[in-house]
Amino acid sequence: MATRKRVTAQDVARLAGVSRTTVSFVLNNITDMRISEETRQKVLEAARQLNYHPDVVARRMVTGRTRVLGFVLRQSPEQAFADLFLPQVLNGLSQAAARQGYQVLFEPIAPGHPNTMYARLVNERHVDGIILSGPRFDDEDLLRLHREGAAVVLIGRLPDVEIPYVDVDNVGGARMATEYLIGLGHRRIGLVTNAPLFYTASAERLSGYRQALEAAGLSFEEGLVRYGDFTPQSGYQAMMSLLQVRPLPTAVFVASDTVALGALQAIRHAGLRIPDDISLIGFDDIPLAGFLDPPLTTIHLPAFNLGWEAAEMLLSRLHGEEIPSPAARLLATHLVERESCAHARR
Amino acid sequence: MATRKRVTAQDVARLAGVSRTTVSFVLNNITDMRISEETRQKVLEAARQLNYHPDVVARRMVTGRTRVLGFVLRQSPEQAFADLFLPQVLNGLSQAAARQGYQVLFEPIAPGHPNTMYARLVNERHVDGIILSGPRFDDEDLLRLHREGAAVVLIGRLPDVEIPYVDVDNVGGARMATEYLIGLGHRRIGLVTNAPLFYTASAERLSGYRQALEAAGLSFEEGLVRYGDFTPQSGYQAMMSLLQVRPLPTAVFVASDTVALGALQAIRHAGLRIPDDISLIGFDDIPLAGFLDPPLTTIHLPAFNLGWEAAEMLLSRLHGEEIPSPAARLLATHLVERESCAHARR
DNA sequence: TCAAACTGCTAACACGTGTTAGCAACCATT
DNA sequence: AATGGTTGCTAACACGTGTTAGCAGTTTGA
Repeated sequence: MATRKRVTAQDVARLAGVSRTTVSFVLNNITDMRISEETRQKVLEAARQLNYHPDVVARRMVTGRTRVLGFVLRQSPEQAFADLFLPQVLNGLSQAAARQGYQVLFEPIAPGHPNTMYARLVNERHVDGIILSGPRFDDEDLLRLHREGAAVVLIGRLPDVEIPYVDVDNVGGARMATEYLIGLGHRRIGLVTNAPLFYTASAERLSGYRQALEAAGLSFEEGLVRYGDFTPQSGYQAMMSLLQVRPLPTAVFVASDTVALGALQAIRHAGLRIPDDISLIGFDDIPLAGFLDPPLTTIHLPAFNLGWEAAEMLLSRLHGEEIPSPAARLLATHLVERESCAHARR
Repeated sequence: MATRKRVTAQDVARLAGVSRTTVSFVLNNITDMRISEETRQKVLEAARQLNYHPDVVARRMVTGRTRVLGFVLRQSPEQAFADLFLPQVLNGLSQAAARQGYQVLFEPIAPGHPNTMYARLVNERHVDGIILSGPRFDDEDLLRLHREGAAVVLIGRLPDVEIPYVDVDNVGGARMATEYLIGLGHRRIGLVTNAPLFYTASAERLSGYRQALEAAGLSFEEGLVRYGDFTPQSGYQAMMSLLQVRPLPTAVFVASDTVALGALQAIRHAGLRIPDDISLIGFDDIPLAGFLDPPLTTIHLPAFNLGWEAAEMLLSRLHGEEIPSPAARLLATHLVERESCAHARR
């Protein structure tokens, strides 16, 4: 572990026979200071020869900015990695960040430590701002952080709070899915949610489902609703329960492809066929959706864009462009028609 | 963007009526310096009152260490996020890091910039060390970095290079899968790789397949091998081609569950049944594997542990514990028996 | 010819912390 | 009473950079 001595700008200056200040000007391309082409080259050559790399820690010290964004996962890692949605968000996030020379610090909540102080990230200056996925409304730290002027952007909505956020149009997507089933002639349409209702995304999808039903003059029935919990297992349970209902629904909207996977299996186990006996529509459009049996009709969510837009919003905030508060961006979804839905039988 | 003035240790010192040094001793619990309980409390109270948080950038400046690990994705983001394998690795990684007070900087390769200098991470002191997934043997930067004494741990093997690495036992896993099929009485066993052979994991899985065949006295046939490319699409193509072979293989080892998904679809489209007409075994045990139709028998890979072990190895290196070079750790796989394989028919 | 402007560079400060060396005041020992 | 040790604290340096103010030497303008 003999940590080799760092090469500093001072070393470069010495070798080039100039002052450290000059080295700084040359390497940062400060054109205001008129540096002769000759010394410029001397400095560049010396830097190359010594394999000099400026110390970003020292630079942060003086500039006051880290050029790092924190990506905080408020939900548990098991949930976060139940499917590819959040990884895709992370991907979009870090690509948008990289494009502007920023890096991403990945900060999942430690399991068993639900109150890990992610606020430290900002307070101790690990990062310039944070993107928080899966906000909870009882999160006092979050509200305080925002009150104190920290740069925060949410992925997912938080009602009655004016923190900027980016989200998918859950209500619209769920309405679209339900309307599609109605358009196929279904009148008895079940719902399996993606998660318990205290997740706002979950409540919103329920709301879109309900809106579509009522707009079509169909009544909303509690008895046709079951609650998933992120996993295929929960989808299996939920669908098994739904299959006890009489008369049987002719179609079911499952508000998560991952949960739908379990639902598919339950339907198979019950000896029913999709879409002949029962139509199924999912939500998310996970990459595998097209390769299920049958290929799953679903609502596509722009996961990559969600991350991208969140990063863009945070960065413009950091660069001082005032965003109208509350700043919000709702990303559109679209229907991907595959083979898991059919016309209702007479 | 009026960045509120930072509260520094100096401010705390002033309020408590002591020197900044004393504040540092109290807050860092330096017991060697004998601080009276009275001043201790004064300092703690002042810090609390001012909501003081030490500046981690300044601390890094003086300690010389960042307590950040870089997670570099050498493969393209599309590949990296083709399934949940790497996200799970990332999860294990950051949990192991968090347990020792380290954070993780996520650094995917920028698309279209294959030579992005991730070496900067170490040279410019963004991180203390890096974990690199998907190493390539033509990676000059990597070799130089290691030669210069940087702390690097690989996920995935690099032949003929003495950089510490953690990897899954691909050969053993593939042998296990193939032996399982042989044990069921299959004698004509096809192979669809997970990726082109210049990926070491791919070549290793092929090698395990071959070993198992030859150990059982079966001949290795080029004609029964097809090449996948991470995606279900490629699996579909590969299997379609394999289904042209006569006599038809009675079982196929697909060295990636994600690729297997496409293979499943191809078999369905050909009107054959699994496992009645043809047995299929996968590799990876993606979380969805048990919910496919039929539930997929596959080789489980310890993705979470892979990340965890890599982090542990890097951290012990950083803490000065000398690791015998080359340090390597090969994680065991195991077979998960589901319903996609059956006895060979007479 | 002399002041003014410009060219090319540098000294010195600031950022906020960890840590070493050392300084008074008090107590215990000879 | 003089010496030596202990207790409780602080002054001062170091980390490596960005940046402002300013200084010689040269050129330009009247």
